[in-house]
Amino acid sequence: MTAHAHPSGPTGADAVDALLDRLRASGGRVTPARRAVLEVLVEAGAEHLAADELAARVHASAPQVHLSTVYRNLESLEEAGVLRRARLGEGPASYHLSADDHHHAVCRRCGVVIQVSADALGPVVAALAREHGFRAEPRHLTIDGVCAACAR
Amino acid sequence: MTAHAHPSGPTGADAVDALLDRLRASGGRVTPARRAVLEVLVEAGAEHLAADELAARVHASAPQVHLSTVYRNLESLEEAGVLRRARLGEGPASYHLSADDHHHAVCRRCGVVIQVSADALGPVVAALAREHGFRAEPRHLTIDGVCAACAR
DNA sequence: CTTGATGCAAATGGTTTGCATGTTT
DNA sequence: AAACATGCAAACCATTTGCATCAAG
Repeated sequence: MTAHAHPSGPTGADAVDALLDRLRASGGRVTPARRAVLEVLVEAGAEHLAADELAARVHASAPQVHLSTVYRNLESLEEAGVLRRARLGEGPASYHLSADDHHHAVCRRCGVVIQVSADALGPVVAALAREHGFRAEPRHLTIDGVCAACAR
Repeated sequence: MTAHAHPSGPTGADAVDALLDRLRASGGRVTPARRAVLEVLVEAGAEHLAADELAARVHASAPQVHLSTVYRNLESLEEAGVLRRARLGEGPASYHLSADDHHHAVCRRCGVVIQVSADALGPVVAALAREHGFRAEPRHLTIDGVCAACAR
């Protein structure tokens, strides 16, 4: 049978399976806790989740999964290239799937967030390569500034 | 007399006084602890110092200055625009004078830090202004990547 | 003399770790 | 059966805070 009763539907379930494959390919094991973490992440889409928020959502379907397990899983999944950890400003780190990659420009006055494509950084990446041989792979930068509305 | 017995020489002492003036202008008070913190920072130049490393150097001349005071002073001085706090990769934040402004490219493998001039971000800043009217004033970006040595 | 700064100790918050046990391969 | 993952509690580390005292303006 192809129809599963997952709340996120067959597409979400398939996505989770694909990610678990990548985990396994990188030497990790597939466990219920890891599946649950990925389900939450797939469900969250581009939303940024802190570890404890993620754990809270995991607890909805798997209450026994400990926060420390979530941390360990996030670490393994990041090593497998499945997800990214971002340190946005202060407070806890946040996580999202590698598929939802992007950068941020944040207004210092009103806090509005503008998503910045990876392409926008092309010139900087090129300059670093040319001048320092540095292979930049910017993943999650936050650019500080003032938005159009607040600037006037 | 123009010759002072400061190890950093008259230029360093003048620099510290100028920075203290900015502090005072922004409503802060000038204290021995704050002077000591700035002396260390001026001496360090473009070097990145973590709070506890900074405290250790302050202790060379002022052993009674507490680490919590250093933290509070760093906060005040950042608010006065005198210095910048940067979160490079993992571990503690590091600090440097605003005069030594720059961004960072950090190697994900060996942790080496390459300083990137503010100019390098010109194209990105321009693109944000053109496309979103966003006035970017990037202060301490950290660009992730792999350095020349680790890439080979 | 008033307000802000300091030293200290103790609390905080996010994250990591040691260990005994359970699970995946 | 071997290697790895988990739950739990406890450790850890960078940073913050409450409070009584002190010093700068």
